[in-house]
Amino acid sequence: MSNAAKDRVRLWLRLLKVVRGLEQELRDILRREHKTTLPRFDVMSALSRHPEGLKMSQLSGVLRVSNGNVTGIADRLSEEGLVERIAVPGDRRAMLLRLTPEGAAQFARQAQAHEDWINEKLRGISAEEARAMADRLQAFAAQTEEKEQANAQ
Amino acid sequence: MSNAAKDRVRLWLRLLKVVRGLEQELRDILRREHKTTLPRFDVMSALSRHPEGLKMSQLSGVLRVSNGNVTGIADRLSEEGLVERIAVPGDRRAMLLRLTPEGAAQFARQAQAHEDWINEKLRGISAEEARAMADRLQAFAAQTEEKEQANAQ
DNA sequence: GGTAAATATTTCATGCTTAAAGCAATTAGG
DNA sequence: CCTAATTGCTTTAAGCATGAAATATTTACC
Repeated sequence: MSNAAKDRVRLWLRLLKVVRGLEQELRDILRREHKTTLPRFDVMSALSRHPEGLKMSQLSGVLRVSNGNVTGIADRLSEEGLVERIAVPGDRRAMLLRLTPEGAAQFARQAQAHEDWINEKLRGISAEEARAMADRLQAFAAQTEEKEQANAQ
Repeated sequence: MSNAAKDRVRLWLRLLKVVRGLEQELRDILRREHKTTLPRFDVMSALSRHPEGLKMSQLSGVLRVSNGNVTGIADRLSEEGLVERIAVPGDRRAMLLRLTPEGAAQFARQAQAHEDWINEKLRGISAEEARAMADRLQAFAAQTEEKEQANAQ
């Protein structure tokens, strides 16, 4: 294996380790301090960006998870009154999922805590540096998507 | 929220998105082309770095997962003859987990494919850039660990 | 209009993950 | 010694994740 290849593998392993560590800490905070989980947080976050609601299939598309997965999470959130399923007029197959007022209020608190937490975690990174890295990642993601689209043709 | 805070949040979300995307692709490859999963790959990877074997508790410590988690994965790998449980002389509670020759051979192929895949994925990143980013991440991780140790006292 | 294909969602089986409880063996402290 | 605490591991219950099968509805097309 070439040296460049070794360096890239090392980068990937470090990236995985750091992100997994942060993600684990986030899961702990959500569980201990907000009695919720990261998948639930992700669903509520997506719904909060679409106050009019999202169809189940749109939601699984946005989150890039399977259909069946969203069904289960929606079931549990719905039992707790944090989201509601609404019939779509003109299509009896589809359901719109939407935050309830209580769900929206609860998510607002969780989102604020999340932002405060990550801002504190990344305190050692300046605004400029953060922007530069985010742009670099954006470019990488865009390039990857291009390839996917090319492959799909 | 300050601008710096916004930039840090954005960086975190991008980081999560990119790493999750790559991880998902890796899971797909492991499933489709190697009939295995990322958790199994992680366990075998840890064992391959310790040919003499690891105690179950050491393994869960290295991988930073729960004890019960490793039990289940070890059960399934063991059924397929890829790892074996060995009694520890002098302590009848403990078990050493070790790759079988077949497990080691299979992992070697998977590890090579993994390296080739990530090297191709990160082709747009030069060796120098990869080293710089890896070092940056390393510094971040080290700084985080310091704080954890301080908190633990 | 009637059937075939496509779409939207749920259900199912399997595996990963955790925290907590349980069990067996070892170690500590009197 | 001998009991209590600790250690090492497994089991359990609940949630998350997938792909595939099942169900219901809508759309396409002849």
